[in-house]
Amino acid sequence: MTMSMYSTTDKMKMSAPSCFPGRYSPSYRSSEQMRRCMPNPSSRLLEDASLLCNSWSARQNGDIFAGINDGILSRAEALAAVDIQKHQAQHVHSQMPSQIKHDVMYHHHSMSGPPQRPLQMHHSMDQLDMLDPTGSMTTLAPISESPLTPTHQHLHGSYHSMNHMMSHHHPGTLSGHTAGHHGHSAVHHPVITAAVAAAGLHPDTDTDPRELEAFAERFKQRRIKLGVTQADVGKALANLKLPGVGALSQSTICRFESLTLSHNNMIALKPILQAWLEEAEAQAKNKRRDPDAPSVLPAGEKKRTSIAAPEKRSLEAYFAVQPRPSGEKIAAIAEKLDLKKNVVRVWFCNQRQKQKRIVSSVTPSMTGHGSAGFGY
DNA sequence: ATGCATGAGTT
DNA sequence: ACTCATGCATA
Repeated sequence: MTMSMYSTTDKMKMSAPSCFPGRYSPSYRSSEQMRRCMPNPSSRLLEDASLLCNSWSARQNGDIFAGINDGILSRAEALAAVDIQKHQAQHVHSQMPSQIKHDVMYHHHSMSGPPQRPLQMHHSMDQLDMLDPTGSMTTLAPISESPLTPTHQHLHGSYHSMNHMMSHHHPGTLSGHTAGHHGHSAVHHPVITAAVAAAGLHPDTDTDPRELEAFAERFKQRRIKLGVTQADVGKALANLKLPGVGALSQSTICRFESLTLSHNNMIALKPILQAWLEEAEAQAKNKRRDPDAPSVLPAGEKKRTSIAAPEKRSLEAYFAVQPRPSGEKIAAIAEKLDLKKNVVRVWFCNQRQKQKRIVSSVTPSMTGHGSAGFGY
């Protein structure tokens, strides 16, 4: 009980932010990420996506005021709008910070401009408000804890909840830019549409929470099928050589699969992981991988080479004669046994080490130590 | 799988 | 001061 509660709390603190797509904004990752990923398309996607998201939410909330001006409507306004709804009318524009402009502008420039960060708190607030009309604690806590099952929060639950809360409510927003299934004002906005198109985003396909979730699941299954670990994937990403895409940690891959990333983050990573997955499966299919050729498959996993009995016998025979064969000799042996030179070289190294161990154990006095005799 | 930490970029 | 995306270290 206590523990669970605690964990929940912690999670809330920590994960809540990233778990609720609704609120996050497109900010950029930091140092490492910037170096590796920022410069690439993914970052752009992220930006655009986030912008869109934000705008959508804003719109959604501000739908009431759709008549006013979408572009102008910012999350602040949206928030205000919500408030108005709840409370009955108040001043919508009370807060019209520069942010609003920013966001709007961003949308416009999304494709070309640098990443910006819209707003998020507002969104979350809005959502919260919407969810919790009572406005009791509009804080995040309520949402994560009470409404949703704490446990599920950071996992799928959170994602779904997010989706529902944010985009789902307004299908048009995230998923429907291009398609505009739901036909929301935001979606239809020419500006947005243009931005989306320009950015090359696939609103529905790429940003739909449902799609993201489905992809995450598929990704995990296929990844496992390939016999690749989360850590492997992270490392392999660097081999993809996608502009700006570097390696990622096991943590991040894990979070992606478990939907424990912010919506924007999910959107940014999806194309990258999708690219890896496709490449990995292609390579797996061809199954011919030169050790030298950069593979997106940790290659396949790092399989420890096993030397067949016959070859092993030969090696032992050679070893008996010459424990320290020269490079040339090793190459010749490798040639004869049809093994890679490096494999043979390592085998001899290991064999020598093994011998030392044996020797030392037999003659402890020599090494002065009982066990591992690496003394020499 | 996840708590805590870091660091960039914003506001 | 705060948000985010990530990573490290560890349960």
